[in-house]
Amino acid sequence: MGERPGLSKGELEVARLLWELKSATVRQVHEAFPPERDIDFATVQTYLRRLESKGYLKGRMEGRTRIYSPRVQPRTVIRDTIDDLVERLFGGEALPLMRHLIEDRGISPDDLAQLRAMIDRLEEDRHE
Amino acid sequence: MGERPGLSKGELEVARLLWELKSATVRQVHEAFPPERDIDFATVQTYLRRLESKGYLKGRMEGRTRIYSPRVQPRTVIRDTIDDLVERLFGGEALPLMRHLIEDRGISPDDLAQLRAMIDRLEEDRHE
DNA sequence: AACTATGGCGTACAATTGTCTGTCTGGCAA
DNA sequence: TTGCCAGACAGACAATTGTACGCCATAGTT
Repeated sequence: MGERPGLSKGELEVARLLWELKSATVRQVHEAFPPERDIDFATVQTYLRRLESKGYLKGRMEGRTRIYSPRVQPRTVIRDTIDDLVERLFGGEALPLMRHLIEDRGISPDDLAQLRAMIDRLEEDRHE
Repeated sequence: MGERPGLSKGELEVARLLWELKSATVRQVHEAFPPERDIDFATVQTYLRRLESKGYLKGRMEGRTRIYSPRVQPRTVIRDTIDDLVERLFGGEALPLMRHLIEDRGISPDDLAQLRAMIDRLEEDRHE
């Protein structure tokens, strides 16, 4: 599709915050960072600028403040990112990744229940 | 622990192949790449050298050929990589990642069954 | 002996990434 | 007014990453 440049780790981080805020100024994104992630205002600004020039966000001026908002669906970016990771780290197979998530990284009982619900729902759909 | 530098995408790719081969020369790793991933022999060599200097691999000379083998468990690297990804892309929650894997990226019936088996096994363990 | 393939090693180098320093402008509080 | 703050915009810059060239040595071939 759009064949966009691909995002770095830092850019991803900022993109996620922006999706969460739906639409925001540089300052709002900067404040959305957890306090321990000590990142400079200008750095966030640079990331947003780059995200815009790569086509992931669009920015419009509101008075003299720039408001950024998403231009591509999170889902798209997530898919591409995960696909790439699965490819490089597991040779393209997703199951080992799930195994890791479930077995090696602890999963809470609550999440486990939700996970089970997810697959139940999916299997139901598959049988009509 | 060891506070190792962290791996780039390309390095991860090479590291994975090496884990798969257990132990290998530059050439063997190079040949392990799928044909469509057109990568230069020297590039692979550089990656291996860097992986060694970062402490992920160890290399020993066998005659005049260098044999690389893992120095850290795949699991460790995988954990760190996934943790980082989950942090940046999902704000630290793993469940959305699973949801993505199951719902947005298709999962085969076969994988689904295996996934279910994993969950069953885990739940059984939890109840002693 | 000359040639070729294999492999080590050092080095190069452009692009990308992560981080910031400046500089300018328009409002708002003192 | 007189500054100070918010924020835009431009550009700097070192580190990392991806990719590769070239030189040298040795072992096997002709």
